[in-house]
This record gives sequence, C-alpha cells and structure tokens, in this order.
Amino acid sequence: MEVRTRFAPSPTGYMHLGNLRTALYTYLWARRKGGKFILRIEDTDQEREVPGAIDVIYNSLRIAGLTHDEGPDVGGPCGPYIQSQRKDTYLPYAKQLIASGHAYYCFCTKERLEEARAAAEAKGEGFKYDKHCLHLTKEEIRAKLDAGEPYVIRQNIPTTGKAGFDDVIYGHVEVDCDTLDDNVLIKADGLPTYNFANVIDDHLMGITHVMRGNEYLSSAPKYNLLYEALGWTPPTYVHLTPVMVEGTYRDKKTGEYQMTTDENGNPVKAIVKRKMSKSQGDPSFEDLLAGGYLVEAVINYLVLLGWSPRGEREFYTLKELEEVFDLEGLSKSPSFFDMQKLNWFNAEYIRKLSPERYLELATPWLQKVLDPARFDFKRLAELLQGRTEVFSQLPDMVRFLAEMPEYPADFYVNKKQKSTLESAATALNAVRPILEGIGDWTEAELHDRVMEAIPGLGMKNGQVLWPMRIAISGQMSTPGGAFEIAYLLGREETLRRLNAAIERMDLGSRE
RNA sequence: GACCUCUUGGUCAAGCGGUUAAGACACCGCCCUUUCACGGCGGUAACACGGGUUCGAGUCCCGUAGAGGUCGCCA
Repeated sequence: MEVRTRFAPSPTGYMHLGNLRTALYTYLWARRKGGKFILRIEDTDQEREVPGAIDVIYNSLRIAGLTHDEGPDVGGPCGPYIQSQRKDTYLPYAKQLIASGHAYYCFCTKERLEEARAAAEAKGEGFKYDKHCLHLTKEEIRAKLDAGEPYVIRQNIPTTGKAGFDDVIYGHVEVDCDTLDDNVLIKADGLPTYNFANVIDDHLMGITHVMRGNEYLSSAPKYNLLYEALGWTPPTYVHLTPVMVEGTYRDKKTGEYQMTTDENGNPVKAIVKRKMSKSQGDPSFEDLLAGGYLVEAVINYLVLLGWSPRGEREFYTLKELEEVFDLEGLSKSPSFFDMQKLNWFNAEYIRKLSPERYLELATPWLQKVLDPARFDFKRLAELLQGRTEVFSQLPDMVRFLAEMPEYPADFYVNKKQKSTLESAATALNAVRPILEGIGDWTEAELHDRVMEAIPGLGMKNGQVLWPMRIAISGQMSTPGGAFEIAYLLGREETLRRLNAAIERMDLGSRE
C-alpha cells in the first residue's frame, strides 16, 4: 500500500522548530517509502485564525525544501485540503455515530460546564463531563432541536472496558475507558473539533501514517474508538517527542513570568524545562534564517534532534535523508534544543560554501558596518569564511576596520609572544619606516618587507607582529593577522593608526 | 490531583542479555601558528535509585524517585 503522510498545522502564527521537525520527519517518511506527502490546514478554530499564517506555512515548507504532493495550493484527489472548506463533510459522520450510539447531542450551556469544572477543580479533581445530555429522550432532543437551541455533539465513551492503540514508538498503549472524557466532536458553530476532524480527514485522505506531536498520545485511544465505531482501520501512529528548551516561562493567560529567587533572595525569572515554543520567545525557523543560519544546517541539526541514523555519520543533505530516514531511529524521550550544536553545524556548512556564495551571503552583513567602496570585501570574505559561525556575528567581527576601537595598553603584553610594553614600543618604531617605505601595498609586499627586517632587529616574529596587529586593530583577536589587516585597512589608515599608537604610548618621535 | 509516557556524560545520542559502555557538541590540555579560528592529537565526564529474573542486565520484569504530556465548543 502506498504510504501517505500528512503535515497538518493550524495557521496560528509562525513555524516553530518543533513543528518544522514534525514536518521534516513526516515528509522524509513519505519520500523514503516513495509515497505522498500531504499538507492539510487545520483551521477549525476561527477565533485563533491569524491572517497570513497560511503563507508562512507555505513559505517555510518551500524554503526548507519540503515539497508537498497534495495541498490547498497544489490540489489533489482528496481536496479541499483546508478544513474550514470541508465543513459539510463532518456532520453526516457525526450523525451516523449518533445513530449507532457512539455520539449524542449535548445542549449544556458553557456556563453549566464552567461551573462544573470550577467545582471539580475546587475539590482537586479533574473535570469529566457527566453525560447529562446522554439521557435526554428522543422527544426532548427533537423539541430542543426544533426550538433552535444551540448544541454540540459529543463522543459517547463507554463507561467500562479499555481503549488503546498501537504506536510505532511507544508500542501498545491502553487506558481504562472511565478515565476518558466525552469530547466534543462538533462545536456549536457547526465546525468539527480537532478530535473529530483529524479522524475523518485522515481516513478520507487515505493517510497511512499519522505522525504528530505526542501531546496527542493521551487522546489517541479516543480516536481509535471513533475509527472502530465508524468501521474504519486506524492508521499507523507515530507520536513524536517534543523539542525541549530551558528558558523562562510565561503563563499563557496572565502573561506573568514564572519567578523564583536568586541566591540573594531577589526575584528573578525562573529557568524551567519546557516545550520549545514561539509564544514563549524561542526562535522560529524564520528567526533562525534571518539571524544568519543556513537552511541546510538547521535541517541537518533538527533531523538529528530526536532521530538517529545509528552510525557515526552526521552530515546529511535533505536528498540523502530521503534515502535513509526510518522510523526505528526515532527517539522515545524528549530532546533539548542545543544552540551550540546548531552553531557548530552552521559553521561547518558555512565552511563548505563556495567562496563566491559565501561572499554573496556575507555582503549584506558586512555592509551594515563597512563601506564596500573602501574595503576589499572579497579578501575579507576569504579571511572570514573559516571563522564564521553565524552570519549575524559578522558586523561585530569587522567593525574595528571602520573605526579604531578604544583598547587598553596591556593588550601589547603577551607572554606567549614574548611581547612587553617595551618590546612593543621598539617593534612599532621599527615597523613604521618599513611600512612607510612600501610602495606596492599588497599582503605579499607587507609580509616580505617586514619579515626580512625582523632578524635584524634581534626580535622574534611574535614580538613584532603581535604589537603591530594590536596597534592597527585595537583587538586581541582579529579575522586575519597583521599583514591581512594592514592590507585591508590600506596604506593611509594603517600608518595613521600606527602613528596614533606610537604617540599614545609616548614612544618618542620619528628621529 | 487523575491518567499516559519517558529516564545512558552538561547536551544530542549508539547500544536491542556477555562491549575496555561508541561517536558528536561543549569543556580542558598539547601541537600547528603573526592573533583568533580551522586542522591534528589527547583528556575529564554517563547507564536515576531499589528489588527481582538470569551463569551473566544499560539491555527483561516490578517498585520508588525525577521529568514530560493530557485532563477546552485549542489544535
């Protein structure tokens, strides 16, 4: 049987990384099995509708390279692929369930339910619907319906027995039916809830593998009850673990941060373990890309966060993943998002870029602080490529070229280079006339003229080159050594900085 | 609170009854070197705990603890 998988996001905002990973796994499984990857939009909650959110989904999937075979924008045999446009397909199934006793009309007001919920909470118990409306007579139901009373349709869960399902990752999971609640299937506005729509649509769309976050683990038994009642075969379930992060936590309703106290008793935001979430301020896919991460690096990092190819290899392109991805490598326990490892992957991918491509990607970042007419971006890019972890770090790395930073004199002191304030003074004074004498301001010339003079000074390379670089950059570390920096700065600026350094150190005049 | 699930180094993870318990990130050290980085070499660091089963348990079973999830007319 052809494998058909689906990614079914609700259009409520951004593509967060957990979502992207789910889409990735779902896509990869379909490709691996030569099946179909379907995009379905779950927009049955009209209050949460965010304008433009569907475009964010299309965009993210396109950028990530996860192309879908069927979906709202590309069509397919099982359309429409937007649930709000399928409104009329759900009610008949709900009525079928009512007829068979697996569902029932419920006329309870939200007020009644809220009271009951509050009462249950006050007693420290979980709320469960009391099947109040299940006991309405046919006539009573008829009358309420005729009177136009608002209603919902609830799933009628058996009060005894067990319900369960099989999951590829978790195996067989089984619960007592009496712990399950009679969920709403059709809302008062006539639209289905996720609980109902996912079952109907997955079946109608021929989905063979349902891959989704494991927040659905506890409701999966109810879905299987539905499949059973409808006489359908359930799909293969694959419940994916969440992507976790350690960060601050803000209450969804109140917007208050969870607080704790530091060692001095002052209130500070608590750092908790929680699911990664855009609404908590964690980076989304878009954020990462805008911040200078490469798509390939993000994908490669993400696929390994919760899945293992069970080997030592860890670099994979999307194409390669399509060949090797499997369900056996999926992890059972949640994994923590590690920015450091992502950074490492990103740095690795940046190093693999062609110099041309690197220059192209780096230029907008360099332009934030450097005038392209004044600096040799091409050479700068060559120097920077092996040192870039994330493009967004570039401005800070090169700002010193545009403007000489303040720096303390003890930068000149370096034990390993055998550089002291005194030796630095000597070196700078010796270097100045050499640089002034250079006609052809190239790295090669700079290198040769300075290097050939060093032995005559009775100094070590580091004793001359270390202070020279400090004097013209004002930084302990720079992208490139003294000659590269001098070349980039140009003759005039290099000498200006060198002179300023000598003066500042009060090292005497030229003669 | 109830129910479900999970538990190998700081993090990602391999392992599927017999291993000196892989590998990667991070960290530390050494080498290379005109800085930093890259690269090379090396190092610190783990089977949550307690019972079983077994000749033998990280691997199987049961408890305990910790963590996560769910308990909406949200998905």
